[in-house]
Amino acid sequence: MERYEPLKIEQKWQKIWEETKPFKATEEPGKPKMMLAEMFPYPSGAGLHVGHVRNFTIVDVLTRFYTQQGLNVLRPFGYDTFGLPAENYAIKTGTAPQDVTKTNIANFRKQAKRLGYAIDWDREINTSDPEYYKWTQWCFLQLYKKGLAYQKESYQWWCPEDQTVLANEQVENGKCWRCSHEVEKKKMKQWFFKITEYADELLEEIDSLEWPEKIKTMQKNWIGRSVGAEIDFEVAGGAPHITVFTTRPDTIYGATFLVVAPEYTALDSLLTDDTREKVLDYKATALKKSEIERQENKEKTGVFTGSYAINPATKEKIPIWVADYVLAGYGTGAIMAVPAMDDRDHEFAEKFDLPIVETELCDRDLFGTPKVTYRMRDWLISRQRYWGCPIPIAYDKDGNPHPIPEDQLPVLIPEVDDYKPDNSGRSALAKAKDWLKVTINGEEMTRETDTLDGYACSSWYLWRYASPHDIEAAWDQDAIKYWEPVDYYCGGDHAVAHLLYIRFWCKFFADEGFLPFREPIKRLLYNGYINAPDGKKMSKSKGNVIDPLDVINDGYGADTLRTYEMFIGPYDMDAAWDPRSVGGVYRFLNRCWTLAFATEYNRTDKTINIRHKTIKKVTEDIHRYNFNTAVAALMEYVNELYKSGATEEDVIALAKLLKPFAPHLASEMLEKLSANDEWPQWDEKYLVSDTVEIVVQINGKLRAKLTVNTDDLNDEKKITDLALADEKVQKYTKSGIKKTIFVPKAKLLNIVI
RNA sequence: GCCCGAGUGGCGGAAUUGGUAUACGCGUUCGACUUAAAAUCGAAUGGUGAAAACCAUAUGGGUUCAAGUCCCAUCUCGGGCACCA
Repeated sequence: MERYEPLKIEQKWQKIWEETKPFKATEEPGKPKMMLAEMFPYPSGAGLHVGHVRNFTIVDVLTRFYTQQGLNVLRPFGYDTFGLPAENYAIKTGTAPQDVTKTNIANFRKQAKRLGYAIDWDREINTSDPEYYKWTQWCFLQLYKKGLAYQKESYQWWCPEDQTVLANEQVENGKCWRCSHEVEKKKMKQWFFKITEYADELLEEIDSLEWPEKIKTMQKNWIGRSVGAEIDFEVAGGAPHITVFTTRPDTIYGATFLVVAPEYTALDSLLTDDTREKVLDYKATALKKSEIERQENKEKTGVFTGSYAINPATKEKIPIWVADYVLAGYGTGAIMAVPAMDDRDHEFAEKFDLPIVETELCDRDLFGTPKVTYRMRDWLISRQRYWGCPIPIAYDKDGNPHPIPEDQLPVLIPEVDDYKPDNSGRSALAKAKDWLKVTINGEEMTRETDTLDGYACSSWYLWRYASPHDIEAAWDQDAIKYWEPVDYYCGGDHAVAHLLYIRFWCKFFADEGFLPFREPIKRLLYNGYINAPDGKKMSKSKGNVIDPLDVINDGYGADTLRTYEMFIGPYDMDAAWDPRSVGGVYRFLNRCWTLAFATEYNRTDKTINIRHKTIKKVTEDIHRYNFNTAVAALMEYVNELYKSGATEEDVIALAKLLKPFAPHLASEMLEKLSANDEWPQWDEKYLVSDTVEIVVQINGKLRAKLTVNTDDLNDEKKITDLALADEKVQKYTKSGIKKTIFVPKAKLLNIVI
């Protein structure tokens, strides 16, 4: 007898799909569309991992489900290729990041094809392809034109030894992670996107999204809208007044001192000859403190500036202190301290022996002007890295920035011999001396050497999918109108970063008339991680990584891998890999194969009820994203077909329902049965049987079961009489009954004694 | 510290609107087939108990005819934010 040979079947169908391109999507005006995408992967050298497979398979199940239901479906694919790993590899080996990326993409593509995904491969995109990043630069210029891409001086971590900016995570105990030199906070000019311009709309529209509550809450907290007031405090002795932000202007009578951040811009004007040295010392120490230190040790520190302010409510002179518990980047960088009301101010006052005055509340608008402040800061987008999208800007001889004209795009990444940053703290782009020179409108200029944060490249890629090879525009208006916004977007990361940035760009481009919608993603599925069998995170160093390609090549095949990852648990929860359960799913698919290829069919349709029940269950479960219970329903169905025998129709229905999960096997079954893959329908009339089981409870405890005609289900009296006549029930009802409650919907009768 | 989410057999998990707790899978045990093993097929499987029955959804209360599900308090785990005035 023939056996189920997944690798043979899968190779056959993958070849057919490669040649006939059944997943190629074209706009068909009038036909309902469905666009689905996963968060495109960063193609690492390690290849696909089981987390990718879970993510991509969720999208694939929905893609195939809606295709079988007759919708016009687009499911594209792409690669997020700029980033540190490729650059570090280049620094270490001298291999061009372009070449490493090419190799990794080829590997990812090959592996994705072995999983049988219903991808329109003609729409593949790659963010480091000049044809793509030309339009990333175009997007930047649109933001720049409207003043939403701008330069600003701000404090950054700086390593004087390596001459480079460091991210917070690259600073360990106040020292550079590479050279262990003490880092300092340095004022530097950097590029920002003005996301705060859209803070209110980003916040307001969250509630209208069909996204997980968890993500919506995280975004709301991230934006962090606070309603309060700004209040001016005059400074005794003539220094400029200090504006504070407070959410409690009504507590101003209790404000007994002011506190400014160490980075406060007008700090100098507050100092006296007696305090100057001490305050500047404090400032230097505070700026040196790493974020980690600051978070771990919240012991209040601070010094008196030497100046006093006038409380506009009490007219009293109150001291002005500097302390690092006040943050420069939030509000005005200065606060009025109300130690009687605020825990932090209280702690500070106790420690430095400052007055604490109980206060009556006053009218909120009496002394200040209403002001709304956000926790969210503008998005710092410049990176001193080689392997990123060059910022399309050049500087004239006076250092003023000028946009590169759109007809000179793309600004290509120059080739260099050494990818390491030089000691000017600039990226390796600065080493391409010829490339640096550019002529704009006849004027000699020098190019910007910073590149864009990778998140900029992924802030518009979903729109590129609509017309991926367009050379006239970033996206085609007709195509975008037909396909987008995205109906389903699936991923397990970037809850606030990417998912907020893409919303921001969407609103901006909608305002500019380039997009006909203001939210890019209708429904978001946020999938959980897959952990090692011991529940710990998979990692190379722990040696507990499961390679999906090993699972396939071990003989289980892609269909088992896919179906197992859908069966592993609720899609949005973390799950632990269980190699033995993989075997269970493989056995299930084997049984499906046997039903199609090695079974005599029943002539009489004894299984019509379970068939219709299963069709309904699987359909509704996929609509609810309950993929695990959909697979369980198919297993139950197969077990029943084994027991009762199957008709040809049973097996055709099985293959159709199985196809989203195990498309190769299902295609093979459908071919054998000469059937199409149209999604099956159920008929409610087959879901009711002639008789129905009634549960009889005594005081809520199951005591007996009755079988009655379905027609009698609404005859409460008949059922109650039947129940009371039951031998088991009578054991309990000798001393009489208080009342009965009959619930036809639950097929349940509760007798209270 | 604050904000989310979760806690159910030996294990992963099911229970969709308050209505038969433990679907489905793994594991285990027994049986069939086999010289044997694997594979496959079938049966059993929450705990205690001979049985009747009783006890079980993190813990303690409450609401209800009825609670895994709702309410209050507590504990544990996971995630996010973290001196945001």
